[in-house]
Amino acid sequence: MADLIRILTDACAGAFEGLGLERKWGAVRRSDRPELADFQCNGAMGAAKAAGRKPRDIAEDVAAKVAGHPAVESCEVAGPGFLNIRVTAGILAERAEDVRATAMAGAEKASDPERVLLDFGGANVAKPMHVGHLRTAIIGDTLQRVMKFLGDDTVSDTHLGDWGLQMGHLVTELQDEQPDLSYFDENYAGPYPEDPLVTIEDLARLYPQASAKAKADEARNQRSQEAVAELQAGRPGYRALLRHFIDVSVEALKADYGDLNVFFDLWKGESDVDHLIPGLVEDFKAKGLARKDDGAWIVDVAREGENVPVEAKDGTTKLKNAMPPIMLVNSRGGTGYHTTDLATIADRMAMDVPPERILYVVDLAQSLHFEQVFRASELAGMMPQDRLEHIQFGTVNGKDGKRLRTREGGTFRLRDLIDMALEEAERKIEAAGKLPEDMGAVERASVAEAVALAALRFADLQNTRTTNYVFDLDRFTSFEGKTGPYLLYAAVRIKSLLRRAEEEGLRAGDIHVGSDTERALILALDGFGQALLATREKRMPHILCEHIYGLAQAFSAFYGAHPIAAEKDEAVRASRLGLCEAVLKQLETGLDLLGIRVPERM
RNA sequence: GCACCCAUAGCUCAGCUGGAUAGAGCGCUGCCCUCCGAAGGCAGAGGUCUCAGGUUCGAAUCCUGAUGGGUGCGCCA
Repeated sequence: MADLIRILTDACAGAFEGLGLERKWGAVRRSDRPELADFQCNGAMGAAKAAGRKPRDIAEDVAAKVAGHPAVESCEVAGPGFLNIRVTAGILAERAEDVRATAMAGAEKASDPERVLLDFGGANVAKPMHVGHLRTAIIGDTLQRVMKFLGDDTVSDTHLGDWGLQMGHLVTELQDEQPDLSYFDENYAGPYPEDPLVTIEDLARLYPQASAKAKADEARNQRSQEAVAELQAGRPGYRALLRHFIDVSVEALKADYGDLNVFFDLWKGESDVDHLIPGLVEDFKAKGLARKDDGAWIVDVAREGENVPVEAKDGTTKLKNAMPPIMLVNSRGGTGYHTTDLATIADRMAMDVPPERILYVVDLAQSLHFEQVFRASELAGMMPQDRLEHIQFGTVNGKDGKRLRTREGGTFRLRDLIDMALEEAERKIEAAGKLPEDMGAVERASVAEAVALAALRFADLQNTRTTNYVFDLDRFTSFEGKTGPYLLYAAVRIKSLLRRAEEEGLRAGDIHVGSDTERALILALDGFGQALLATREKRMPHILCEHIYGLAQAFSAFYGAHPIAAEKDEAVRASRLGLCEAVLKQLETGLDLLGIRVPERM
């Protein structure tokens, strides 16, 4: 069945329509004043303005019609024209049963499913992931879970940074260390070993080593660039090495992503689209979109009203609304990430089932880059700009309000951050001393992992995507307050309650609404579908977080207000147990969509 | 210089397709376990929604400007 918000919106919209007014005025939402009503509709005021009538009159007419709806107990006009709607106990009970019994825990599929490609992760081969990789992974993964749940046909691709100068550095540095390897012998035709001869530790050492040398020594840098050119040209030994580097890195990355409960359908990278670049460049030239400038091929993506020359105070000319061109091919004949990203779009459009939309979950510092790439894509007729979205997010900051760094001021490694979260979770669990006596070491470890995961993911996701947030591990891992561990506690407590009830032979039964807290709890359950649709539509996971947290709070209030398994009246007890089942169902479903695992006990 | 993101309680954040008394969490104060997990709940104190204009019957929400903070701007990706 539909959720109450939709049922009531339909009823109100129909009433407005019957008065010759637009359906849009019928939008219903949860009441701001729970003591007055369950739901409210404020459309009469707006409609009155548009129609030149008195808001109160319209409201009275709408209320009269809506009051007759079977789900509505009462519909009254208040103030200038607010509609206060109270629903029947019967429809609330039906909703709760629906949450308990249906696969989507009360939510429904989206009405406009799409084939969507989500591009997130963006880790680099040989470079360990840092905090900057945390948000793209968690937000991207959550969006893919929610969209898939709502019926979209999603494909996620991590878009590995496995091309460019860094690969040249790795190849040449390895050659310096082990010049006799067959990969470097130009006369050797293969085959090359299946097993990679390097480890992730080797890569983590080789890259910074080479990078430092290249910075200090231009000749060394040149060698890396030449190696890239040869790699690009397809030199077999180098290609084989590249394959090894990627394999080794991906294995390490999967371990980190696994700890964050993040998964990808595709592990493609920049190197997979390199072969498309020559054709792409030719296409841009053929369409007259590229022009030669300073030895490089550039593409102008500015529009009317941009790049307007303005004379500055000092007499120089500046550009207002500057929109720089993108560099398709640099003066040395190489290509940068604008070109690679365009080639990646081409590659994706060539899929068996091409995406109707591509979402790039990348930090907001890249917004200009994506604006340029999207415009170029549209100019070349590859994919229209309105089907390419930059899902941007803010930085993870330290308590000083600046980007999170290590105590020494260096880049914060993601691995270290995950380990810290795990240690802090273990410490908090130990300090609380609430785990069951009989719990073994293996289960204890898995509880700590679940707590750390919940802490990290919920802390990140509950913030509006576009803002920066302050990383405070002590707060995130706390069991008190608006945290992941609090949500785990709420869910585990219900599991424990239901488990004991079952042991005592107590059965859940038909749900009835008896009290205001029960009513509030079911109204909270009712909001799940709308929260998910809004999360999908706005690509904003914090909306789902708000819902889940509100549900956990509503349950805790219910739990504190009534005996459940201890209730003497059998029918009431059965109803409350049934309500617990419904809440647990939706909590677990919602937490799973946030990528949070719920232990059986903790 | 130009562009993007942001500014709400002491702190960390929701609310922003305009609507009735601006909500949470932490911290602070006071209650509630001889009934199911108190890692919980209930109640209270705490806000010129950065500032100044504008639109409107009505603005935290929309528009303009200022201030403050974060980020980026053709040969690294």
